[in-house]
Amino acid sequence: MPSEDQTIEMAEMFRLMGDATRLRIILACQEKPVFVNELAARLGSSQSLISHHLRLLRAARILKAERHGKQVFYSPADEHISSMIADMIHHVGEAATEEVEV
Amino acid sequence: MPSEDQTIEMAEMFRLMGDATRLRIILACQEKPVFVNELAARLGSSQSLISHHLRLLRAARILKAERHGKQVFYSPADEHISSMIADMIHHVGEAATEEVEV
DNA sequence: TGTAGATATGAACATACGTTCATGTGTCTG
DNA sequence: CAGACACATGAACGTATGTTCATATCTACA
Repeated sequence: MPSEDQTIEMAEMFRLMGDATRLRIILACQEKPVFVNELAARLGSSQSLISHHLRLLRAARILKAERHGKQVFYSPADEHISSMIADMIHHVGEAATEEVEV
Repeated sequence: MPSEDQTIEMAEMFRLMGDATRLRIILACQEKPVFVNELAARLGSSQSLISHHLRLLRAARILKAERHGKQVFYSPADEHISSMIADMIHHVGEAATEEVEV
């Protein structure tokens, strides 16, 4: 059983991943670093909205930012994030498969 | 990359796990089935609040309910839920360890 | 240095969400 | 059947949250 602090930390992470727009941002950053305008274009959202969400994801150390010239590239903050996301995708995939099987 | 539907489904699951009270409920049900009043007592929340949250968790197939006499016991809806939660706990644990190491 | 491009921030707003209080529904037992 | 117990549901309310629009900051380059 996680400690009370860990529980709150987990909840906070889940909360941030619990918005479709933010989750799409996170997923888009999994394969390779992406810069802000590209995210906005891919997700069909305004640059402002993406930027607001990126701020939260940065603050929670879910994503990290790296500046290259005028552009800022975002990617998973560390291996745990990537691997947690990968696990989730895996589970969702399996659950979907089961539904087909049954 | 998960499909659009899977993404929304994931976000919905994360959203539900993203509230501290609900996450505590989920965690409490991991080891063995727990009934409502016991949950309320353990978490120090009102029975009504717990019940409202349980309804959402049931609807999302995160927890399942089983009636035994007057009491209703809750437990993880399936193995994927348990294993997803276990993964998360694992990652949070590892992240905490690293912070100590560094 | 000044202008354009890329991103960040602030204010404002509508909606969603968690919680409480009151009450309803279901189930065992005397 | 009545009463007590366990749980579920509904209405109401304050706050938090996602989004938009407007504007500020930062960087490169003419």
